[in-house]
Amino acid sequence: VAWSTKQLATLAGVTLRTVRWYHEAGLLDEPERAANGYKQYRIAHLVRVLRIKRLTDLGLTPARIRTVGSGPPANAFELLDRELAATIERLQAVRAELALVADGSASVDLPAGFSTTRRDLTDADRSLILLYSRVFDDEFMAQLRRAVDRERTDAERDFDDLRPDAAESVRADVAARYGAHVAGLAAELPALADARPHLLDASGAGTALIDRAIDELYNPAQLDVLARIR
Amino acid sequence: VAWSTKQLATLAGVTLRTVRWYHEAGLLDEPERAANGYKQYRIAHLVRVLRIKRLTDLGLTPARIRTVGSGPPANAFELLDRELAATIERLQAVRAELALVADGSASVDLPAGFSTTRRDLTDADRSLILLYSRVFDDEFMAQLRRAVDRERTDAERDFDDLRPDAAESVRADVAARYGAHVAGLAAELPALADARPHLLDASGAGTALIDRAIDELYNPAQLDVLARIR
DNA sequence: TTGCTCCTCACGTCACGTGAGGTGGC
DNA sequence: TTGCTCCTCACGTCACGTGAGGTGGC
Repeated sequence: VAWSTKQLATLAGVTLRTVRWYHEAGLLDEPERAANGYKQYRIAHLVRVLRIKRLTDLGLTPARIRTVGSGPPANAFELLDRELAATIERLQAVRAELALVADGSASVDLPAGFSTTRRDLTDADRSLILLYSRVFDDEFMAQLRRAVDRERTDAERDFDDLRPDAAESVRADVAARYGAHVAGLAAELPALADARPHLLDASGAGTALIDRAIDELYNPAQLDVLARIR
Repeated sequence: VAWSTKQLATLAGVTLRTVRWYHEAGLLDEPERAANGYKQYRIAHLVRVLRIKRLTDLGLTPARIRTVGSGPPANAFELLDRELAATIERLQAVRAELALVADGSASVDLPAGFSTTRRDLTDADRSLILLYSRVFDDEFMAQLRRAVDRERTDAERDFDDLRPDAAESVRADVAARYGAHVAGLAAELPALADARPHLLDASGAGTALIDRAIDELYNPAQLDVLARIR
């Protein structure tokens, strides 16, 4: 005339472990025991399990289900609804990002919004841009994005392809042409010319990081070219 | 010239523990150690952490981030996008339910869709309806919903309020009037008259459960009335 | 006796948070 | 010596899943 734990679970459409978890979580009273120690569940327990299940299906945690019993339940549902709305909004933003990634308007190797449709970036460029996003403000990043969004010039290509052991004459040539290219960009995009006002952290850690990154990411010939341009 | 774990974490905008977790999860190579055993992180590690962070912000799990490196990454993002769409849909359905609960068109004590705007239900009624939803199909529940959605009649009220020790004459009177009410409902809502075709499980477990629930939920006088009606 | 069910520990999951306890650097 | 940082265990979180090991019922 009474149900075992397994039977109760089956009737309620949950697992054995779930029923036991409801006991452990203090949501469900333990039933009486038969002489052999077997639990004896009755209608009231089944109804309770079904009610708990209804609430967990709505997304309430056990801790909240306990408070629903005590406090004004409307508040719990209002709070839950606001949280759901926020979660949905966040997931939709992620989906929008994923859509941009799918059609090439964004890349997972780069900060949000950076496109790679116009040019291939070297791994050094990708790394640097990611680091810039931790160091500089949105205005700087917006101007950088515009610079990245252009076709690559021959001067840039030569700089990217520069061999570590490039001869002095080659380095001088690349420095002249790449320097002119950088100067042209700087004239048009002032944040790239003077990045200091765009640092997120005024302590100097940002510039130190970028200097170091450049030092580790570019080869000796490229570093020499950059030094000549400065 | 190299960073400690704490410094790397700060530069990347994550916690110490997160960096260590990336090591444990096999996402991030361990750096070289100084003579004293301190870890020495460099630019490549920072870039790697920032890339991992970008992917986890998009909702990828470490297990998937590992496969993004190997397999075709587009698949991972497509899969993720489908999952996000499904999650959003589920959360929106929950919000719709919550809205119904908020305006009284549904109750958390009852199966989805049951309203309590037209009448107060006794606790026995609420319990029974919840149990019915585990035993009967949607057509039965739809007809039951229509029955519940009506104003309560005097006969129902008298049945609900029947005292356990009600006198014979009172029980006979309630049985006559409540029986007429039930007969009227049955004529209009055929599923309530003959529920057997609407059982989800043909084994007889369903009717046994309901019989037992009625036995535990109603008092002796009410059970006597129900017996007379049958 | 065999096969099935019941019971109670108790570890595993996931992405970390949070000490515990010991050592190095200034 | 003191205060700060670094290191490596290792337990806790949440809602259960999944055995392990022992007993009862037929």
